[in-house]
Amino acid sequence: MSCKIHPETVERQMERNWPEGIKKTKQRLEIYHILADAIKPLTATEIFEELKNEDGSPRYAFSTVYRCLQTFENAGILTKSTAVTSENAMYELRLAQHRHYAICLKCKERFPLRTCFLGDLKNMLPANMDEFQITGHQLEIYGYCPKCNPK
Amino acid sequence: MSCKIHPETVERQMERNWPEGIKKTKQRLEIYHILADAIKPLTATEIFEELKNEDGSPRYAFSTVYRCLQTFENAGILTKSTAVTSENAMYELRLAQHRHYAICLKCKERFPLRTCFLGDLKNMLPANMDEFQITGHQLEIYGYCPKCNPK
DNA sequence: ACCTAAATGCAAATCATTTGCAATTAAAAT
DNA sequence: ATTTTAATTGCAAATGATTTGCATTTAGGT
Repeated sequence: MSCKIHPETVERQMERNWPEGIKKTKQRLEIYHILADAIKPLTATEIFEELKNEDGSPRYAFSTVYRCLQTFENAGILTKSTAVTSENAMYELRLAQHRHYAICLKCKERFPLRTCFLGDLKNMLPANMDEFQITGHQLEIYGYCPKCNPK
Repeated sequence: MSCKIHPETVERQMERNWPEGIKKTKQRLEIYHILADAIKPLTATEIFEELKNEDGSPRYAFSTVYRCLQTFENAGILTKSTAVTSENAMYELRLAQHRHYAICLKCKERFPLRTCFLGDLKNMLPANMDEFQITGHQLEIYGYCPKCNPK
């Protein structure tokens, strides 16, 4: 579907990742692969588009895409988020690495940040909140990229 | 509308903040006050509810709320954002201080973080992106608050 | 008080996302 | 390999947030 240098890696990663008791339907497998190949979080619509035939006819139902994403999310292998720059939700596999982006408000391009250096999130918690159990976080920088920089 | 210790402060702040060439209609003034009194970002629906009469009948049109928020946003006095924990957009006045939150995934409560210590956002930009003009950022921690902490 | 562009209200349109239900299918049991 | 059954899909309709067109109203300058 896309050019990967080591295609078998995705397969193995999927084997490792695949949640208990979730049937491997062709719809889900394809969606997993699209997410695994993605270099940025995708919207449900983008995934739906990817799944279309060459002639543009949809191969699967839109609701199937949404339900699949929900299933993956509940199973904990996928992260759903919403960005300042797009109303709609975006989805990405929850893999070892973890990325944040600088997003251009004009061209909407996403530039991955150097690192997720927020190891000391705990320190940012308000007083008396030491018991707050952190399960995730989201960081996003926005502005104008070199190309779109106004004036 | 709500109990403020120094009500005149809001008026002065508004006077200072009010954007050039934007008419002061009663709808806009009320919405501004609701936002100014809010201790957390509000959704358009929450604002719309605030604006209702005691008997629950809406005082203004929903579209007016949205258009007003858009106007404020374009004028740069308001920030729109979307949180992981709510599909819909949230709005807050862009004042001197700047808050981020730890959000409980269960009860949806928002706990303001200690500080916005991200002075060195620049350092997080990828290589060759020094030209990226940062205009804003969003940070959000989520998990389970002490009360909702499972097990 | 008048004028005019800007703002509002209303209802209909749009767009992302969800849901109900009948038909299909993966994979467990035979 | 076939049967069985609960899980999954497709479709079309429902929902909910947000936007838009257009006729009516209004703020703020004259």
